[in-house]
Amino acid sequence: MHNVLMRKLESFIRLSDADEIRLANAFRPSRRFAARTDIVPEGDDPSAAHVILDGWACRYKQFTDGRRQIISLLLPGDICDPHVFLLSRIGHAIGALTPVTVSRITGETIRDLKFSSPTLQEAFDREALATVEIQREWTVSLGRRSATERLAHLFCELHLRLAAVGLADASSCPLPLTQTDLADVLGLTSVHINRTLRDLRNTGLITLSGKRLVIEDAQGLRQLAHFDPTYLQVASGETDPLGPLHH
Amino acid sequence: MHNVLMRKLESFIRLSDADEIRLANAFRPSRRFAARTDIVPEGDDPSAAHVILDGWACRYKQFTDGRRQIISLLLPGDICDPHVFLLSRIGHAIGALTPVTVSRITGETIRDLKFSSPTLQEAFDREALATVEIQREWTVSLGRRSATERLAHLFCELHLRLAAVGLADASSCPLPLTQTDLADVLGLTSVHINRTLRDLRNTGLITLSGKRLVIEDAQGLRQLAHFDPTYLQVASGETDPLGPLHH
DNA sequence: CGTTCGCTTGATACCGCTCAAACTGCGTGG
DNA sequence: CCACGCAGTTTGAGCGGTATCAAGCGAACG
Repeated sequence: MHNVLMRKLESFIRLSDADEIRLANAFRPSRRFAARTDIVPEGDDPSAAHVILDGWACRYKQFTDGRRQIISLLLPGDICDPHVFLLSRIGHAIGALTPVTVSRITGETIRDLKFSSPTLQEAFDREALATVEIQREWTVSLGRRSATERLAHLFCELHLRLAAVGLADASSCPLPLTQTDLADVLGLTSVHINRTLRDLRNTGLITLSGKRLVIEDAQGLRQLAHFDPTYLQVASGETDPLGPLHH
Repeated sequence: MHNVLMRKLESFIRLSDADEIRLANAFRPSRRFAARTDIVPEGDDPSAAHVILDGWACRYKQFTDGRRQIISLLLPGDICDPHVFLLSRIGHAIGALTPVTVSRITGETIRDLKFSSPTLQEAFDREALATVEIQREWTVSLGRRSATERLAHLFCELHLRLAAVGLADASSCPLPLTQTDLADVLGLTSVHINRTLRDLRNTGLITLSGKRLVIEDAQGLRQLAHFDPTYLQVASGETDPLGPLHH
């Protein structure tokens, strides 16, 4: 078994065969969820971390008046809360945006893995750090970037994250989100997302059709977004399809 | 030596005397920084984690065109990036908002502490988790809360965080931020912060003068902000000055 | 084939921004 | 002790980016 989480951790630090086996044995049987269903409902009693093996999910918070904010996007290889077991209750939900396959690892097991192997510990720590860095960039986007900049920045981020786990090619990647989903990620309305997308298309930076994003002008998109790819490169290795020194 | 970081960790989990001593010995000599100076400049080579002992600091990102977003507020007891040593370069700066005293702990030392004591490991993990939860709530605020709601929510958060380290009383706490700082936290302009503050004052929810915030109607403020205090209570213990079940 | 969901576009409203000016408090130096 | 400067606060007027409301359209699907 050599799944997408391993691919992601390998992008941070080289794992020994022994560590790979240990990690492979940690996975509980995988489960499938239909699109638009909750993987972890709000207020759930959290026991294990979830690992996305296939499909896109999100962490989100919904207000009683209908407002929804997507707090983070969970792509294949992402670990959802390696520390949840420390919480008595979580205040937001995890939902599937597409059909999703997840496996689980108990908090106990993660703790054991980290104790038994410094390499695995470092791998998990780097993955956690990358997650935090993404969340920080979202804070910057929501606080100070315009609608166009936010969209451009998100596209740069997603392309890079997907490339790191082998799910993107040099200039395109899947984008299975509706415009409403994008709106709830970026703190905008779907109507405005629609118009902003049209602008990005008209300026020739991207094309977007059939759930696939094509980045026509990566340099231009990054410049527009003030995108600095280094924040995702917690890894020592090279995972940026554009290469270094290109922003 | 019994500093504010210990007080914070103790609020998560009871530490043994041995752990307290181990932790006390981990601190490097403290340093002072003047208000409005950088503790860690952008692009710095990060080696050690910083611990705020006194004063307020922030993590922020500044654009070349002048826009600034404060990514997180660092209060006494907060650890600034226990994992920085994994990064080769950080893409944002840490700045002092008031005069600040910080100590440092090397990444090596933190790693050793966590290996030597499961209790300390759990304490550090809980502190990290609380930090992430705060960042997530900021994402929700910036994405989907109105200016008034954002301000109200921030005040609730700060009061609770300060109470956890003994720096707030039942209905008031220090607030040494300028209106421009608040604007850069909440993704607004200082002019609009000023008007929103006036509204909050006029509705009798708060008073604010001389760098001190008084919460006149905690229930009303929380309701307005959709504030759910549980997200900060990674602890098993009780640190909410309003008590449980009050939201 | 009807229904639903997502996309697109138009008209209008409003929240928060920009620019500008005056006011306040406070530290500093003459 | 006063004059000054400066940083922060307050208020006004007008603008603009994004929201709201509404309608039509196409494709997927039961």
